[in-house]
Amino acid sequence: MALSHAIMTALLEENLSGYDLAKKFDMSLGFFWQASHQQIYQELKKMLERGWLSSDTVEQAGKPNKILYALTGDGKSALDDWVVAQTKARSAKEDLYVKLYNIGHCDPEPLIGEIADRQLQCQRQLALYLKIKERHYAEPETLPINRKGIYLALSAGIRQQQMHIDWCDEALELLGALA
Amino acid sequence: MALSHAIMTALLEENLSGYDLAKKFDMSLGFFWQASHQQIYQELKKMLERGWLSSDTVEQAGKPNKILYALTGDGKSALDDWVVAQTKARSAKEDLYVKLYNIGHCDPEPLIGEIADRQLQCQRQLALYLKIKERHYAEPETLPINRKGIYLALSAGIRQQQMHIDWCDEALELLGALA
DNA sequence: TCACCTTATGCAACATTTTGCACATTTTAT
DNA sequence: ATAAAATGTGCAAAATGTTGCATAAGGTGA
Repeated sequence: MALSHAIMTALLEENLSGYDLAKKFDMSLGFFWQASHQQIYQELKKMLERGWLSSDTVEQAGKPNKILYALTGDGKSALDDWVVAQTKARSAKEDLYVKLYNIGHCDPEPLIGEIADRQLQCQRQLALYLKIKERHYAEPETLPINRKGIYLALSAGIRQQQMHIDWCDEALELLGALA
Repeated sequence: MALSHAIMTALLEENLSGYDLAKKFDMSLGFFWQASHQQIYQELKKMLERGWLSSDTVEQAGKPNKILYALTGDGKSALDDWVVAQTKARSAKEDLYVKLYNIGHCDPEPLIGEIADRQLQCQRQLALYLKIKERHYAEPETLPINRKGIYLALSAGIRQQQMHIDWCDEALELLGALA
């Protein structure tokens, strides 16, 4: 029970369709919680039944109809309950680290390649985060409380990418990829 | 298809029972990939059917019998294939960051408390990692290749905890918990 | 014109993970 | 003595997530 809460979080500020949500999950919110459109549509149905959302079909000119979803009072309560409740940290589940245990038992080259690729991805992601920070969150102390929350999520993203890039440096050096 | 690979990784060095594996997943390997004993027993059965493992029932004096599992040739091949293959990075799925988006829409205190708790947990975990590093991986450059792999996983764990502790500091300060 | 992209929603099958329960024996602590 | 913890294996149900496919309309570029 967590995708539902991420969806409700996205609906706090504005009403969105499943398609809109899928896009949003590909961008900002999705930095910290990914979901496919199939999963989102399924979850939306369940949440309607549960009474956490209401829906409204909107006819559009020149485009398929879309279904806008809005948070109900029940939904907001459920969301508040979740935010306030302690959540246990979930395990990281990083393939790469498990693979490293195997490095003495098979060809290390592909693994080194994967680390290098991963580093590039992180650098790209980091550049994106930094651009967002610069444009919208340059002075976090002056932000209103809700934007401070979003800023902190962004900051966590930045730190994570930075950390991973540094680790990749260490790994590549230790494994002799730079020699 | 990934728990199976983590299990096979654990079986590279020695044959283990389901119970042994559950313990191992609670410690070293489990730092990067968690699994309950129920999940492990289920997976072991599937892997036997698939021919990736062989099993051997061992009678024990004063204890229940146990079933030792060993990696087969097929299993080792499957493992090698996985290590060499590119794995796409999975999403982090961190509840805490999603919750932060809600901080302007409900009472921030519990969330601040959760961040403080999280910081304590990270500090404890970090201390454990550092102890392991000190004792067994003090000089990474001199290690044989397979221990280098494990060291790098450990190093990633250390960096992760450290990063998270630093982020908690920033979060607590920005949210005025220290004021 | 034909192929492809965007907008928009959904089903079905499968794989994975979590949660709660059940069983059985032996050692350890109160 | 009695309870609890450790050793050991497992089932069943529910929640969650992934993959592949299906449908439909309109716009864009070669």
